[in-house]
Amino acid sequence: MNTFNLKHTLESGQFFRYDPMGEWNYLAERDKFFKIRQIGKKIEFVGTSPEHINRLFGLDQKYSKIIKNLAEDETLIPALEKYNGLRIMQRDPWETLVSFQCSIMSNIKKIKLNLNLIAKEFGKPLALDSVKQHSFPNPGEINDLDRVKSCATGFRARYIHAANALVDDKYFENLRKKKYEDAHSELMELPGVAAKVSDCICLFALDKMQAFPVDVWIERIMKETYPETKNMKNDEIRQFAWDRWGKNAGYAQQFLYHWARLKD
DNA sequence: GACCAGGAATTGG
DNA sequence: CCAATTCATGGT
Repeated sequence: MNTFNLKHTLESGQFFRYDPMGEWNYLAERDKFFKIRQIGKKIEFVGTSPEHINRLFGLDQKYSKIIKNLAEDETLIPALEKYNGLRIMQRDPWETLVSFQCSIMSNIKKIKLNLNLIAKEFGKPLALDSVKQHSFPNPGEINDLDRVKSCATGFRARYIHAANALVDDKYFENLRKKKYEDAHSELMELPGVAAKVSDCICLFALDKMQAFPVDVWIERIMKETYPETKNMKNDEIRQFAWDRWGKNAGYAQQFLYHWARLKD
C-alpha cells in the first residue's frame, strides 16, 4: 500500500465525526459507523468494507506521484516530510456540504458538535461495540427549521434547511461527473455556499483535486510563504495556486493548511 | 472593504 | 454562580 497516515488525515480538518478511543477511532458518516486504527503501517478496521476505506481515505490515489510532483516546490518539502501520509479524503458529498455550511464563522470543535446534534435530531441510532452514534440524515430529511436551530447551528440553520430541499444524492453524482469549474459554480447557487465552501466540497467529496479552498489559515500561510501573494485577493491566490501546482493544488493546500495550524 | 451573522468558551466579578 | 467579554470565520 502507498503511504498513509491516519492521524494526520483525520486531524486535518476534512472530517469531523470521529472519536478516538484508545487505539481505535470511531467514525460516522451518513449511514456508516465503523472503527479504524493504524499500528505502524498496518490499517485495521471493523464495520465497513475495504472498498469504502479505500475510497474514503483516498488510498487509490497515486500518492507518491503527487508528492514527488509537489516536492519540486522546495518550500513545500518540510510540510511534505513532516506530514507524510496525509491524504485528501473522498467523503459523502451531502454530509460534506452540511459540514462546511456549519464551518462558517465556526471552529472544528463546534462543527463537530453541530453535526452530532443534527445526527441525533434527524438520524437513526447506530452502535458499534458499546459505542453509540447516529446516522446522518439523508437529503430531504433535515426538514424542520426549528429543529435545525436546536442543533446550535444559529444563522446557518436556514442555509442547511434550504439546501436540504434543493439537493439529493443524484444531484451530487451529476456534479461529480462535471468538470471542476462547472461543479464549483453550481454549488455556489446553494445558500450558504460561496467560493470557499464550494471548494471544500469539490476537493473533499467530488474528486476535484485542483480545488484550492482559501480560508483564513491558507491566506495567512500563503502570504507568509510566498511574498508575491502578499496583496492578492482570495481568487487571485487560487489562480496563483493553479499556476504553481496545477491539478495537485488541492494537495498543496492540504499540507499548507495542516502546517499553518500546527507549526507554532 | 464593510458589515453581518449566533453561539460556545472563557474570563471577570 | 452568573454576566460580560472574547473568540473565530465566511457569506452577502
